[in-house]
Amino acid sequence: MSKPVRVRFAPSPTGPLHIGGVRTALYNYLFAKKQGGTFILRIEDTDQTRYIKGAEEYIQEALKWSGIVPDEGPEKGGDYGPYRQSDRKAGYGKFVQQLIDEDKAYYAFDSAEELTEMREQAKKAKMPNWQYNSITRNSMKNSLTLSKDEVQAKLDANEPYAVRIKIPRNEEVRFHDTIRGWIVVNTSNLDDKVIFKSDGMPTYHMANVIDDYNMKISHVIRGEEWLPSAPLHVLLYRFLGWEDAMPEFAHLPLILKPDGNGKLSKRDGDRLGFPVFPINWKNPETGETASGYREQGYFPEAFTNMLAFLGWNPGSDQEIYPLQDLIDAFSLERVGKAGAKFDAKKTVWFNEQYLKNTENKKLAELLVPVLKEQEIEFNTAQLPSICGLLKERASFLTEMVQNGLYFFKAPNEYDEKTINKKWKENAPHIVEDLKAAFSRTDYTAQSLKEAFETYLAQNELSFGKAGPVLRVAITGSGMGPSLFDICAILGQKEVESRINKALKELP
RNA sequence: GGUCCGUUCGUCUAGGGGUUAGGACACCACCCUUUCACGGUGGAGACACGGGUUCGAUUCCCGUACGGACUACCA
Repeated sequence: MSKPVRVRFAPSPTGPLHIGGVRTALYNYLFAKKQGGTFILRIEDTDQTRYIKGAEEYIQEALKWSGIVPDEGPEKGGDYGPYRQSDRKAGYGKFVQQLIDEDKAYYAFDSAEELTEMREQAKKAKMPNWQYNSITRNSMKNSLTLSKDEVQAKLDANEPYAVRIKIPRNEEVRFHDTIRGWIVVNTSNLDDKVIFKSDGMPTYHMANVIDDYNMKISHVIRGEEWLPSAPLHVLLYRFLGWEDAMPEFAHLPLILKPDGNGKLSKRDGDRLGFPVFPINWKNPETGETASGYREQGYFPEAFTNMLAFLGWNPGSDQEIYPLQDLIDAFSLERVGKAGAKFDAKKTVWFNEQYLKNTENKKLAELLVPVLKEQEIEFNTAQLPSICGLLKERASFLTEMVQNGLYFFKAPNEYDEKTINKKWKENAPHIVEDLKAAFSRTDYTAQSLKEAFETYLAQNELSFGKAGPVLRVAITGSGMGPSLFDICAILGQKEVESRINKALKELP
């Protein structure tokens, strides 16, 4: 029997989460829920210099909006806390010491300046990739080259130091990746990475391994950018004596920019005409706001549906998968290997699908705050049927309001194109006649339609002669839903008043 | 440069040793409709290249090309 599924999403609070990060969180969440496991949020704030105020709150809110709710995390708590690495600071030292004592890591006293100097020298000597490794460490300032007394003296004098892992010379590191299969790397290509910084905090690599072990993480599902450092992490598990408890790895393909090349980044902001963030992010330094999917009017489930399909698919022809359906269908085996270019148009399409599939009553509820915000007066009872007509021709809730403003107030302008083309000298008569004909009906869509058709027949007019004219008089627009539905909703009084107004304003 | 990962229509992808290589978005045409959408029907559009293995490779193997990630006391 395998161990219980426990996965974590481990962002660093250095800014807003972008959609790639959200997708990683989503896959972790879907996997956990599908397996009946636990989804954990852990904040990786080992780099205090990069800490951005508000970033952690942003992450929590973004996940909440997306419906990706952690079972354990800094907000929720849990049995394996704390869930912020800065709060776990005290726990890392002993493992670092253990590695040093077992000759698997060593003190390094080289300053940042010395290292930079070293790299520049190497570059000049046409060695573009200088590494602190099994060869170069012999000529550096560390506990391998210094005598025991010298090291102790430096330590006693509180000289700053980092701790580096002592990568073995020529060994093969093998590990299995759920998405990519077996991966083999020779340790000669690895460098002696710093695992403990001079500021007293572990680096990501060390903290990540220790925390995953202590939190009993069963699967590490993260972006492909971590693949190159995975062998280091495997080595760390081995050195710490935890290889048996090592999680299974799954490295996700990247989300790529739609234009050109490379992975989508936070810096792409709104540059490409679509948001890269789940919710608005106000940069505390510049005061600028980068837009988010929530504020653009996306349904959270359209957003997660779209995201899930960027790199994964259920193997069926169905594409609309609300969150619970995603959970039911999800498996890591069906995640692809190749990076996926982001497609903003398809994203809009997903939202349209959810808009059309949402019940009119529900849509009406969602529309109320939008209308209130725009100070548009409305009749609550009419809202559901208005939504029913408008949702077929909009991508977003807000767009419904824009397109259907005439449901809420009489037009002040009349579409010029339609006027020029259709509003001929007999137009006022037609409209006047129709007003009268309509007034003899009960103002249901059906009876209005019948009255309209009877009028056409009696006067030998085509639909195209009368329809657009009446439409533009009542709505100001040349297009939209069925005219009879519109008139039925507006009611006799309003329709007549609008016709009167149009007759006054139009030639 | 080095290491690692990848490559099916423009995009997201299904598939897999023998298929008319399937679907979706976008695009085009037609139908429906007073109009705009929705919807429907149809169209154009892909296995990067070269070697193997095989009766047969888009599918398996090896190269090449191209793309990407990583290459910090950042995560």
